[in-house]
Amino acid sequence: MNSHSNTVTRTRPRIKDKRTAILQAALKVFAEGGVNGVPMPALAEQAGVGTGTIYRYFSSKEALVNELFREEKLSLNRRLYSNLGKDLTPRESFALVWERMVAYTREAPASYRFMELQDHRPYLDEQSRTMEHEAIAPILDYYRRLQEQGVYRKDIRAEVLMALIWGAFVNLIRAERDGLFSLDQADIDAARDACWSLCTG
Amino acid sequence: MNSHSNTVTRTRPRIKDKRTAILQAALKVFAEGGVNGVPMPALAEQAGVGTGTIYRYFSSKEALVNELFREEKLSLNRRLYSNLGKDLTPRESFALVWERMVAYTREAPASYRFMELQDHRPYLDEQSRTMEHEAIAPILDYYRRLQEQGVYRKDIRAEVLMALIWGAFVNLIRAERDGLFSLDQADIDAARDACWSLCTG
DNA sequence: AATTACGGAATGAACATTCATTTCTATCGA
DNA sequence: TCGATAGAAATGAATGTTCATTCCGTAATT
Repeated sequence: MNSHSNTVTRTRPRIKDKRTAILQAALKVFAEGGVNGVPMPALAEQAGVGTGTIYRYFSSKEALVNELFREEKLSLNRRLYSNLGKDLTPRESFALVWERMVAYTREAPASYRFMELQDHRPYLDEQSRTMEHEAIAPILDYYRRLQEQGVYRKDIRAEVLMALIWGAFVNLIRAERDGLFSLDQADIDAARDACWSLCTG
Repeated sequence: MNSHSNTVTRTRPRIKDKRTAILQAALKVFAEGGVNGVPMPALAEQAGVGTGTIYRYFSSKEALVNELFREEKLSLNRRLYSNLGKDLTPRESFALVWERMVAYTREAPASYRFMELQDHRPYLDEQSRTMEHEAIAPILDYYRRLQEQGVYRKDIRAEVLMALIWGAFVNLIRAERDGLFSLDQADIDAARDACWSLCTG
């Protein structure tokens, strides 16, 4: 009779496309110019859509930033901590995570840069902050377990240890990005060993 | 010729006062709200002057931010590295600088916060960036000397070592500021020792 | 034909900066 | 000693600009 086919789910293929295009464009331009530095029309142009179209997929700039933050946070965590074989020694898994962190900064520089910029922090809503907390919890447990096993030094709380390591890594990458020096593999490995020393005393 | 006003003792007590008032107010409000988050009229109100008055002392918001940055940078460096007695062992002077850094975050929280926020970076001009470089140079030399003396590990370049330590410290303080935990003296001392381990291998 | 998606000019709010006006100050004639 | 006055300093409402968001005419889809 009519054109109603049973492939009804064909409803909106293009929606997903534009949504993704907007998010990817946002990642790129926010990483370069900061969230506050990029007007919505500029983002629209980069995404190849009209300004108004962005507001069909995201209710506001703030909502867009939050969705982007959550997607990238999940992606980062998946990338860092999945498939950490139990057959590795603590030192080996430390090295593996370190290597993955470096790979992330190299292979997804826009994503890393966006997360590193604290520029988006005032935009984050409750849900995003909760997710961030949840992402940290298992890592914290891992640090605690290593302390109990006598691998990591016990005279520091796990939270503090984590803050030190994370800060050291982030600032290392930032210094390179700022042009203070460039890192070769030997530097990266040596920095990893130094951070291991920090953890083990 | 003209009226003999050779009594040039044109003291300008008020000029210095207002300039200082503006800078101090700027430090406070920028530390709280970020440079981009604070309109000039709000800064003016905090300083107790009219909006236009600010522009009698600083040619633009950018110029104000730069002058503030330079003053605080100098103040911080003076505070951290002056009077480092030569009669201290490397470990003792490491501990002393660490203690001074912590004291700075406690006693001049607005100044520390302003410097820590990277919010002002896009405003910085050539002069400010040069000053920053010059401030780093002697510290870098100090690290190199300790490496030559065999105190610090030699398998890392001094720049890299410095980036790691500085990042660890800044992130430690930031985590506390963000409410992730609070630090007592034992935590601070343990973190210092862990960072020392990082340097010495 | 009806509905939904799209684009980009239009809107209004927020902001840095300016400028016409007022307030202060310190010198000087009486 | 006092009041007058010139010029510097201070002010905050007004200005022009930038930006997030909205709106409505057009195009695509059903």
